[in-house]
Amino acid sequence: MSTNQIFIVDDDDAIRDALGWLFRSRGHVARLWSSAEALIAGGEIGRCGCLLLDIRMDGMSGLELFEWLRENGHDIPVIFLTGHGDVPMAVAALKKGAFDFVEKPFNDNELVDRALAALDIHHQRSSRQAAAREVDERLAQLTSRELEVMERVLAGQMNKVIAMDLGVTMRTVEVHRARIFDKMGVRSAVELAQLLTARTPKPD
Amino acid sequence: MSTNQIFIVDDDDAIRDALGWLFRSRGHVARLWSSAEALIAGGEIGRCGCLLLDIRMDGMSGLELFEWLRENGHDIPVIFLTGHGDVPMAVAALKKGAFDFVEKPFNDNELVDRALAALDIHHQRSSRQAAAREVDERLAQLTSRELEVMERVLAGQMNKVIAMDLGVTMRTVEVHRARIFDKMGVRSAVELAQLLTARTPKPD
DNA sequence: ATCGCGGTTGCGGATATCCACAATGTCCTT
DNA sequence: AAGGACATTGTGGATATCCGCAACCGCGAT
Repeated sequence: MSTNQIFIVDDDDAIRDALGWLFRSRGHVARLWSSAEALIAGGEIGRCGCLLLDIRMDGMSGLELFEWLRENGHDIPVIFLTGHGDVPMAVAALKKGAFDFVEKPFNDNELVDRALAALDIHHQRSSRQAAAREVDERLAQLTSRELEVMERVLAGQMNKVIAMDLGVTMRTVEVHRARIFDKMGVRSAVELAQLLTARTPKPD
Repeated sequence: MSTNQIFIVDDDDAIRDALGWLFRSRGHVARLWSSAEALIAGGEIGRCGCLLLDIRMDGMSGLELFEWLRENGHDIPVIFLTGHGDVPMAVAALKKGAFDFVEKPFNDNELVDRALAALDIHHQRSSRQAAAREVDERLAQLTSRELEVMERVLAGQMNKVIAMDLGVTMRTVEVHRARIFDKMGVRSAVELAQLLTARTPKPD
């Protein structure tokens, strides 16, 4: 899968090459970028499974790139690399949602392990996101009237009540209901409820 | 609410007192403990809203106490305090689920802010947990047979199918179904689905 | 042995849901 | 004006669900 790719962004040629060699020598696909700007310009972020990101770089910093990614809907796991990091910086990065924070010089095996762990959670996330997108697409196909009906179906209201509520006939509600099930790809109100309740963005 | 209490565990008398004074002077309820063992022995952890925890202590360390808490079902937010922390330690603590990691000496205002943030998320969690517990209690009231039926109801199966599946009459399934709804405090399969789908422990 | 709980079933009726077939009217686009 | 998407309604029948009333059975506890 292309999303197994490990993207590496570091403006230090030596370190970048060392990282590339490290991962490739172990059979992983690594792609190298010498600056945050280059990565963004490349437009291939979507194909990245996890990102090893140097914090201190000329131009856009690693933290700035990280924030840019989050603002643009990429929530791939990011492992920050830093030669001169301190505790507050690490804490801030992790609290903002970074996956990990590693100091240079790093232990090769440990870094690889962490990157693989990042890939793991990336896969978990991406499958859930794919499902969520799928649901959203289906929801988008519903007409406004159908949404009104669906809302009430999910509230557990009977067709009779919904009909009264919307000022239409039961028959009309039945038709909407059938269309909703059809468009949403479910075969019962229970499945619909599960689909939409699970879809809810996780709090915490 | 008693869960607004801030528990402070530090074996350094001076720091502990300073922390207590800091929070109390700002109108918060702070309770002090001089060791991890004392906190556990006190048996009042449940009343704590967030926990400020020194990492380096004689006897049980802060990290050990943290793990003990997690293993014993307390997922209150913990802010680690440390005088000699390093980046890997901070990263490890946060990845294990600590809420924050602060170095001594700390900035008073900042620490208070972070503690209040911790209280915030504690309240969010606790209300969700209360709901989850409530559901679990109701689930526990179901007989094994009712669980079997419920499982199939949630799978969207019709009574007819469930009956065949379990080798019983439709009437029997109807009875179970009614009891399930009654015990779970819902009035339709849709509500049941929402209740149990939402209950699912958050991944990520 | 008597009692309670849980699982089971039957009967019969009131409701509710699902659906095929058919049709009308509105609004908007081509 | 023709075509299409959408909301709406009707008829009528097949299914499915919901429930009160009544009852039987096995098992463990008193």
